Formats: sequence, structure tokens, C-alpha cells
Amino acid sequence: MVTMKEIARLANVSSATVSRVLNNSGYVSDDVRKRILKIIDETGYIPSEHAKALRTKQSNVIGVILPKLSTETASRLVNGISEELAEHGYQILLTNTNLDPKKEIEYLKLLKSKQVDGIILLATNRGEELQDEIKKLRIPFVATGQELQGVPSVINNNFQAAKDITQLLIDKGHQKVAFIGVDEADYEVGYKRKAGYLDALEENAIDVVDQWIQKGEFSIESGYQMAKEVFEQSSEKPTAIVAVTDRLAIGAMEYLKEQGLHIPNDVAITGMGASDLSKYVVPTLTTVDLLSEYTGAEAAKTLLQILQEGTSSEKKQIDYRLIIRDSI
Amino acid sequence: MVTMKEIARLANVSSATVSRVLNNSGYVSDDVRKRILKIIDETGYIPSEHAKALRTKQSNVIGVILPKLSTETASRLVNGISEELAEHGYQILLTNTNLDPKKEIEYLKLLKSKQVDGIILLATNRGEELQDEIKKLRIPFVATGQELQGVPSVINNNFQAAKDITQLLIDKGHQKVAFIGVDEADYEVGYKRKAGYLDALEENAIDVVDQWIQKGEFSIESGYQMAKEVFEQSSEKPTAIVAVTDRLAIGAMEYLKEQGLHIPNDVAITGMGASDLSKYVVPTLTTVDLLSEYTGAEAAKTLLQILQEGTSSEKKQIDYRLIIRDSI
DNA sequence: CTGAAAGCGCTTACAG
DNA sequence: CTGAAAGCGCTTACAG
Repeated sequence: MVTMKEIARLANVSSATVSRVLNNSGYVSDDVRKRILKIIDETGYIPSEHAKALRTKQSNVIGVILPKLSTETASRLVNGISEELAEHGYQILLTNTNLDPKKEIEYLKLLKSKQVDGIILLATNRGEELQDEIKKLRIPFVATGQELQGVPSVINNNFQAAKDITQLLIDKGHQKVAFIGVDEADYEVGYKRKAGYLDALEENAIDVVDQWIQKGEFSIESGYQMAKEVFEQSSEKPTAIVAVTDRLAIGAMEYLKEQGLHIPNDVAITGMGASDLSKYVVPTLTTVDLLSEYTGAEAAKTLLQILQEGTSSEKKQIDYRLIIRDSI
Repeated sequence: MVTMKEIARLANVSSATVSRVLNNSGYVSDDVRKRILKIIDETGYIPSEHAKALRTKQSNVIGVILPKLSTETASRLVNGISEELAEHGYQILLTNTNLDPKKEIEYLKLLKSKQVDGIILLATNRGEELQDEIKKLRIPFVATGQELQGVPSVINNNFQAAKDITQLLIDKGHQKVAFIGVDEADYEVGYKRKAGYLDALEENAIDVVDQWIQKGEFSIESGYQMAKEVFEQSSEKPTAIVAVTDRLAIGAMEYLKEQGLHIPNDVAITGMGASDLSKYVVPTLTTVDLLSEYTGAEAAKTLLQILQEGTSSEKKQIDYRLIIRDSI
């Protein structure tokens, strides 16, 4: 590999001078500069970032930790992050926990050892150990997906979004609204969205029916199962279902169709996430766009701000938009 | 930041010894080892990968270049790559060209400067400049998406897959089969899939109708437009459409439905890619599963093999599976 | 405007 | 079994 020393030798200068032209720092006479540039071009010399990082303590790499890449939300988010960071000359070091929470901490350390300039975590839980580790690390850090204590977090307004979409159903005249969600250990999606649903019911003085509230996993199949539970367990049937994700909603729609129920005439249904799928299922799905790409970009911006100014707001809440379609 | 030197001082040993216990290399007496490990634990010391990489010329990072992350194919592929690499202790440095071919070369150089151990490129074109740069770089390299000359490539059998799915329609009795594709500059998707379609027609002695062959972009809207062209330009209408992607097929389906044509009775249609969408459109879409996640894993394996054995096969072709659903 | 020298935090022959 | 020393490829105060 050709090194700076080699370039310096070929150009009859010191490596300090080569470094100066590379970084446009300090004064270098025009003809020396040209000579060096020419040789760099001829040799195809590419500076070593490791050596540079070792000296300058800056790598221009941001670590990203996510639970799974092959979900629409995650890939949109990472896309937003990567575009925003690339604009500012940063690259992404990607780590993928495959939904194993232990790996979050493992990767935190790994990224620290790779000396990334900052870390963005797409969190799925709010474990104490995780929050402790983050603090110990002392690295510019932004959380998204979950709000972490004492850590700048960029998150959706899950409570209000779920409340709004529930209210939408109530406004359409529905008094019997079921809810299919996920474990509340996922605070934002499991707890907050459920809280939004419950709050809408309460504001409208609608009683909560326990059998109409189900908890499952993030999958279409689980949506199917939960809808089945709702309809089989209770003698009185709901006329609407709020699902915390589009995939859950789509699973529920499958069950409803199988039962010969018409959507939305017999049962109305809503999702969340504005997935591609939601546009093309039949009937098209009413959902809420959580602006994942924008959320990613905002997370990146927040990190960039910390990097540049040393500080940022603790919490940024991202807007959302209701998308009203044929399923209600 | 606590460094190896600091650990050595605290343990009353040389940094050489600390390095030995960290890397399990050479002999270290048991009590010295324990003493050092204890101090490392207490201080939360994390070794600097930059310093290590500078010395060893190995970073355990693989660069990945892709055109866009927010497509199902890309995110599945990267997921496959990342799982396979993580198992072997490698991380991914992700770069995203956002469909700008110039950036492919820019990122190639960037990744070289970051001294990644290898590069996987999800290629969209086969430009000569690109291929030249790859050779100049002298870095372990695997291409996917497109086959590049003299570069190990992991690709789908696009010709055969397109031929098979066309044959499927012909077997169902269709003699008038239209084709909606993309620019042939995208050799694998634009050229090869079209070639497969044409070959199936030829084998069955079916004449090619030029107006039935359209070229567009990778979008649902483009699928809609191309279907419109096909049906408006020709007096005689086709009874089936082969689309080179699911999204194109879905766009075409929208047009057909708008025209009051029944799928598959009036017009049959097929896609490619086995997207999530294909399962939930109505009618469900016949398509071919290109096993993107597996393709990514294979690309990673190929690179790993180059890294370990210094060599690999030039070309690996990935299997595919026809998925027959209600749209034909 | 340019160079010599130190130093970033590691690893690894070499010597003992 | 352990340490001293060199060196990986850069940058940056310092001196001239």
C-alpha cells in the first residue's frame, strides 16, 4: 500500500507537507501543492483513516444499532439516518441485534471500541442495564424507538396517534372498539399506544371490555389470532378494531374476511405505520403515517448537533399524519 | 479514555503483557492474567480498534454499497449480509448511493480509506469505470445485483426465472403475452429478464408484438403507465402481462381494474420478487421468490471465503422459486 | 512556507 | 513467562 511517507519521498517534501495539502491546513506553496497532488493522483494514494482517527480521535463514522433491518420501519429509519449523515460526511457502521436485547449492550461496546463518533440506537426496550451502559460509555448518543432516561431521544407521539385514530372510529359512530396490541415491555408501541386507545374511550365515556383487548407479537399471523380471540371470546362483538401496526391489522382483516364479515360495514379496522401494504390491501387500510424516514433524519440531526455544539434537546417528538382510507 | 498503557501501569506489567491476555496470544502466568483482567473490568477499558487496525491491517469491517435501502430487496439483502457477517465477527460499514452511480466510485474509495477488509456492492450497472476502479483497489470484493467482469459475483438467475414465469402463462393457454420491464442498462433486470421472456415466446413459436413490450422505471406508477400504453397502443389486446417486478405488476393491476378488466379471467399477470405486497394484493400475485436474504448471505459467505482462503468461485447463481397465486 | 520530531494506542519479533 | 523497542500511517505544535 502506498503511504503518505512514500508520497512525500516522491515529491521531495516531508510528510507534514503532504498532510497539509491533503487537509488544506497551513500554507503550502502553489507549485509544491501541485507536485504533490499530481503524485497522489498518479499513485492512486488513499490516506489511511485508521491512522488519521488514531491521531485525531475522530472517525466520521456513526454507529447504528437496530433490532432488525428487514422491517419497513427500520429500513425507512436507517435510510433517513444515512441520507442525513452522508450529507455531512459521516458513514454508518451498522449492527443488527436480530431482536436479541443482550446484543444491544454487546454492540454498544463494540461500537465504542471501533471509536465511532456517536451512536444511534433504535431501541425496543428500556432496560436499566442498557441505560447504565449508555451512560458509562460517554459517547454522543441518540435513542429512537423508545425514550430513554437522560438520553436525547427522538420518538413518535404514540399516545396521541393511537388516541386520534381511536377517536376517528368513535366519531364514525363506533362504541364497541377492540384493541390488538403488543407487550407493554415495548413501552412506546405496547404501552403508549394502548394508553392512547384507553384515553379515547374514557373521554367518550365508553366502557372498557377486557376481552376486546388482546396482546400479541409483531406479525400478520398474530393479528389474525388476536382478532379470532376477540370474536370468539366475547358474546357481544365489537364493530371496530384498533391495531397497533399495519401488519397486525392485515392479519385481523384476514380473519374477518374468513368469517364473512364485511370491512368496514360489519367491522371497521385501523392500523399504524403507513406501510406500503396498507395502500394495497382490500379494502385499503386507514392508518397513521409515523414518518419513519423523517424520524431517522431527525435522529441524525440531533446527533450531529451534539457533535457540533456539544448539546441538544432531551426529547424530540415527531409529528404523524392520519391516513384515512376504506377500512373504516 | 483509558488506554492499554494505563492498564499496564495499574497492573505493574508492560503493555505487551496486557496485549497478550487481550488476544490470548503467547504465555501469561495465571495470576498476572487474573490481575490484568480484574483491572480491565474495573476500569471498563475498551481497546482501540483504530490502533489495532493500524498495526494489524485488519479492521473486521466490511463495506457495503447499495443504491437505496428502503426497497424490500435491498433491505432483505443487507439483512442476509449482516447476519452472516456478524456470525463471523464482522460489522458492516454501510454506504448508500441513493441511486447516484457516481457515488458508487466515490464510496469505493471511501471504503478503501476506511480500510475495510472487503466490500460487497449491490450493483445497478456495469459501467467500465466502475469495474476499473474495483480492480485498482485490490480489495477483496463481491458484487451482487449485477455480474461484473473478473469480479466474484452472486446473482439471481434472472433469465431462467423470467423464462419460467412466461412459460407458466403460456402453459395456461396464453398466446398474447405482454411484457413490462425496465431499461436494459440494468443488465440483470432490464436485459436478462426480457431475454428470458423473449426466449419463452420463441420456444413456443409465438410472435413478438412490439407494442406489447414496454420499458419504464421501478415504481408502481410506472407499472400503471406501461399497462396503459400496452392496452391503448394496440388494437389487439394481450391476455397476460409479465412484469419484471411486483411493484410494476401491482401498478398494472390498478390500471386493469380501472378498466373493468378481471384478473385473471380477462388478463393474467405475474410479478417478480415475492414482496410482502404480492401476498396481500387482490387477487394475490403470482411471482418468483428470488431469495434475497439468502443471496445476501451467500454474497457474505463468498467474501468470507476470499478473506480466509484468498480465493473463490467467480460466479454463484442463486436459485429461485415460482410462487403461483390467484393472478394467473 | 517547510521540516524534524513526538505521539496517537496498539502488536510483535527479539532478547532474556 | 515477561519487557523494551520498533513501527503501523497519520497530524500537529514547534522551530526556523
